[in-house]
Amino acid sequence: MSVRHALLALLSEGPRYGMQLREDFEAATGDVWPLNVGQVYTTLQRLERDGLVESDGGDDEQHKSYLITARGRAELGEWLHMPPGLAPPPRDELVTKVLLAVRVPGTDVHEVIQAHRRQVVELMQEWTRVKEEPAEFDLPLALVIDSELTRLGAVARWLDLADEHVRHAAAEPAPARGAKLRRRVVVRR
Amino acid sequence: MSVRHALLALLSEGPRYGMQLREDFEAATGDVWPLNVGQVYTTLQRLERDGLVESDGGDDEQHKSYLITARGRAELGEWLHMPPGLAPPPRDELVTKVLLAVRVPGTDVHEVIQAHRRQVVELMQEWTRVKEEPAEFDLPLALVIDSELTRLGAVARWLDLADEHVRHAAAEPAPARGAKLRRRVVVRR
DNA sequence: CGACACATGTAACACGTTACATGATTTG
DNA sequence: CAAATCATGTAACGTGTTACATGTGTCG
Repeated sequence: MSVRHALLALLSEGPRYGMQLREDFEAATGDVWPLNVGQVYTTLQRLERDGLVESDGGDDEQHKSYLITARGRAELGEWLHMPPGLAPPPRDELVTKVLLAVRVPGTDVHEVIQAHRRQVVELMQEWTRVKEEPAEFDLPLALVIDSELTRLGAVARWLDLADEHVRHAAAEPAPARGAKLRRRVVVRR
Repeated sequence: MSVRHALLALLSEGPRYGMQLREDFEAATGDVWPLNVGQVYTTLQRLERDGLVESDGGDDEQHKSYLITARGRAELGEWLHMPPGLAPPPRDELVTKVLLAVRVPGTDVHEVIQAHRRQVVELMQEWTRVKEEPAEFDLPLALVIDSELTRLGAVARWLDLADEHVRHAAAEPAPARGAKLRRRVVVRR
């Protein structure tokens, strides 16, 4: 729901049309996240259907502009201030991969982990290089770069933890699978 | 593509049927990530269509079992060892929110950031509590918890950086919007 | 018997992606 | 004029979600 609300946010500044919204979105996110124009149009249709946005027909006009409605502003405020109640947490592809790699016969989990770690380190170096390029201060770009760097740093740290855990579990005898009671782990369900 | 490959991984241990795969998946991920059964069946259909999996008709059998094929094993190996070439990086909802909040008239970005930070800290406390519950060692659960804790820690750190950046940018005069040349930022395109 | 869990599906929908189709306008 | 860009869309597909439909078996 990222794009949907982002478009609402841009429309809260004033009326825009499709291509403008795409460009504004990309500029607002440091030109790091491209946005497909097609998605802008389909998202606008859904927003209009849901009454969060209105279009000035735009028939004889040159551009078809969209305006945010009162309900649109309400929904936008909700989104901005309400943290998403994440329960369950989103599935993480890398975590899934390591967890499942353990169960695939003949897999060197350590090598899987290290291959991914190498790529993470490489990406961090590239973002660091971009960050250190001399340039006037660009808030969106700075925030996106820091976001990637902190995120990738956490991934690298987790890969190290996972490596240790897997090593440790390899030493342990596998616990009896059938006997174990499994209860759903719930955090903020 | 997380679920698709996870099912392949489970089938690499031996034949399974739908409900079994759902339970195995949940157990393999520490019972933290529920998996809808319906998705198992539709994913199995697609896997069969793509020749990565075969079903023993299961007409007069009680269960319809699926077997991994040679091509399935090949694809699984690919997935396990090849880091995804992330260019561009995935859009992050929280980053989008903060970046767009800056442009919504009458928004207290600091308050938006702090509201989200509070929730992150709360979640970290809950996961820490789960982590410290006395229990026999459970590799999947330990890895998922550590993943959430490192991820949320990074989010909290980024929110602090964002708060500073926004404060700093508020002092600066907004740079001339029109004059700026924007070039796509590319990392490992 | 009736309620419940097992087991296999289907349908409808949301969001995202890529590719294609169509015109208008700008620019070399 | 020809090519590129602007501008608005549509179509097809993949993944994921929730809800519903249908049978079978078990257990109080």
